[in-house]
Amino acid sequence: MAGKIHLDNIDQKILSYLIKNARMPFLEIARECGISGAAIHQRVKKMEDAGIIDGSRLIVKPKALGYDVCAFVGVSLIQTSYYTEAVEVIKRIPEVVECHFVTGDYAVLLKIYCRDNDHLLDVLVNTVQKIPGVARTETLISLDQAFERQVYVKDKKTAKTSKKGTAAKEENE
Amino acid sequence: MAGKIHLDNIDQKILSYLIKNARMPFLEIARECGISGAAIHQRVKKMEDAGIIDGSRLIVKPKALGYDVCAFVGVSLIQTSYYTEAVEVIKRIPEVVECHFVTGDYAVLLKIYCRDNDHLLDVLVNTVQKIPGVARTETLISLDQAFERQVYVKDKKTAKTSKKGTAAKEENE
DNA sequence: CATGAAAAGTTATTGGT
DNA sequence: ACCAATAACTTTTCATG
Repeated sequence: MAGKIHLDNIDQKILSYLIKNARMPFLEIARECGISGAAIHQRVKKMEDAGIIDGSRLIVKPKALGYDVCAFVGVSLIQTSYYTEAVEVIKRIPEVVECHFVTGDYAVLLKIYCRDNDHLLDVLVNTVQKIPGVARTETLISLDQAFERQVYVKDKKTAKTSKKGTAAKEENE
Repeated sequence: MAGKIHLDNIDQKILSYLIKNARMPFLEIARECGISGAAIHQRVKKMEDAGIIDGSRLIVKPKALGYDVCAFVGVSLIQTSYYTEAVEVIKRIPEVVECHFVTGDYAVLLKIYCRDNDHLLDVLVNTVQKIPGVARTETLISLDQAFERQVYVKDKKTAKTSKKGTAAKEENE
């Protein structure tokens, strides 16, 4: 929604902070950027309205909730045309945290969290494989998730912490 | 880090709200749960200390930042033993947002965001395939990411919004 | 786009049950 | 584990440059 909006260095800096900590106070960001809190507020609102920012999430460690198994599941469909319908069903499977339509051997790639292998088996056999249009599945179990992060935003060090009115003068559109 | 902590219904309810909106005020959560803001604060802190909560993130739409291509890349290693070393290199590739050690044909599965196909090709050929230990790669391009979300937390409707001191009485450990 | 100032709201802390 | 009270801080809005 909403077309391209140009993000200047301050916008990028704001994002780079909030991507790491969504609860970082705007005033603290303001101090880092050398502009007022109200300006941060306006910029964040603008980025939300433009659809650049799509909310925020607390990150919970799946293992702490008892989800010890993470797997990627490639799902082949009888026909590609089943995709839209299948997605609606997949959305209702709580164990699935991600769903993609991909090129290659499968049509759909899922990321799934389960309590254990039995639970995974149950989800695969009794839920995924019963979705209309699903031909077969192939499962890759993640033995180690080395990291997970947001897309890269330039974290320019240009606008230094400055008491008054320095910085904030890079390339305002 | 820290062992198993039992999460009661209120803890789960707190998580279920913050997973959807990391900036939801604790006081608002408190009103929803029928307990005080201080109690929410204490519970969240406890869950942070226990390692259940692993920070928070602003969600930015990759397309809005000019990342139009999302791909999963299966990476085969000459020997599994290269994994640890490879991860250290992979971590420094900004386009990679996720990295897993997986069972099956590949050893490593990456999720990558790029500006366009040229950019993806560049990352694959000039970066990923030059990592020590990497034998070959197989790329699945995501043509549509239907959804992405956090792991499922029970969102019990038990503790209703109540002015005073109802609720908050489920199964406190 | 920016700002400062004011009002309203929130967070973090403390002391008590 | 909880609460109420408090002090410090933050968010949000608005008139203004």
